Amino acid sequence: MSARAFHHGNLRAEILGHARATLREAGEEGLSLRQLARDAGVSHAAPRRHFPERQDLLNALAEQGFDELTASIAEQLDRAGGDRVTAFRAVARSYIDFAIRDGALMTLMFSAKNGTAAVGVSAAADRFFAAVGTIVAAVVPSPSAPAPSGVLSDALRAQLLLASTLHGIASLLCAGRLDASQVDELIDGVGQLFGVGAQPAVK
Amino acid sequence: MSARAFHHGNLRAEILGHARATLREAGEEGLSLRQLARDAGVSHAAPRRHFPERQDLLNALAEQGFDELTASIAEQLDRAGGDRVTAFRAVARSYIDFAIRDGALMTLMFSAKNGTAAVGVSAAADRFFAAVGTIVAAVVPSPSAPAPSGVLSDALRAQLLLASTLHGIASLLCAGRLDASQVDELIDGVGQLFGVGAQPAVK
DNA sequence: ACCTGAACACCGTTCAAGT
DNA sequence: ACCTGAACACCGTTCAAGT
Repeated sequence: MSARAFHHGNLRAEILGHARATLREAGEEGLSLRQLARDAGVSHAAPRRHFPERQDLLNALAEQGFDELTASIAEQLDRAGGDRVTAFRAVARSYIDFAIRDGALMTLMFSAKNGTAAVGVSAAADRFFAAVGTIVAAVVPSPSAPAPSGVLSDALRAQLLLASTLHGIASLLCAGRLDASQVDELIDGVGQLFGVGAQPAVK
Repeated sequence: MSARAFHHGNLRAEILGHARATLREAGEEGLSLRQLARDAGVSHAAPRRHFPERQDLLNALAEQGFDELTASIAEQLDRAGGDRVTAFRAVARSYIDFAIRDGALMTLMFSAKNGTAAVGVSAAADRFFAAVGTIVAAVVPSPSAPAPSGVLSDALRAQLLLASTLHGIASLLCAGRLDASQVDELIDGVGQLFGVGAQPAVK
């Protein structure tokens, strides 16, 4: 096969792979379609078949990130085998480790341009939040206090609050306003708040 | 005075003002030093005196944002006049309204490049988190459960958790994953979690 | 001290043309 | 279908020169 045909069929995957690495090393503003084309050994216009605009590349990265994160937290729930505290801790750890490992990707995933994400990203985000909802339902006991007269059910409120808290910890970690050494204790604190506290007997 | 002298002394402020507006309308990637120079009627190299690099402009915006947010939440605490529930709600509202109004600026404020912010931004962020600490101490009762053997004090843990939760709500709002109509109920939910719950008599 | 104008290297995007 | 090469408009950054 000719050198030119090498990328037939997998140029998209190769570009995405390089982009993911660049994102880790240089952040979003370090991503350049032209540079990625050079890395892949094709002309600067070749990626256009797969990513007509730069934003399309960012969307593909975000979508991939959501799917990875969704699979990761679902796997942690499965592995915990029914123990609520263990499951909660493992899921929370998984979420926050993702933010530590791929902070720039996380930022990309949650940076809706003009408040509206592309359809693919939005669908992947929906799958992610559905998974979070399932996990919260499986892990968190029904709230002790009844919900006020609002529009949200107790369950939905607990889901949104827990998701917000974990996401806040992840965001502040990415921003350098929290230290990784504080994470375990914060996760335990979140567990206590939501009634998934560590058993005193463990200590 | 000549047309050329018009900007003497306030070009920096004028650029910052335009930049703030552009940030609202077009996000960070809509900011261009050259465009801001055109808006101000100066040559493209003139802003360089005040912002040698583009990042210096972003830093100035972030610093200004932190100071505004700090002043805003401190003012809400003062106004509440000692009522914990009222104070908590007003502060939380103020924080989250800031995120709704200036989402792109909020993102900028919490986007540490390579994990380390510039000194000015870092100092402004420190002032902000100090204010948050003061407010949490004034508003949240001491935690009912004693802290485990970790390195964080009860008070610091409560402060970090509350800050994380509010920040998470703000972030998810910016990302379009929460709706503004859900905010009041979420704030009440946070209040209940942290023992600053609404009085049942109110309802 | 503050601003200008030209210059350089890089980028996203478009498009006619190749195979 | 997929890729190339030239082209256009825009950018950040630098620098010698003006007042």
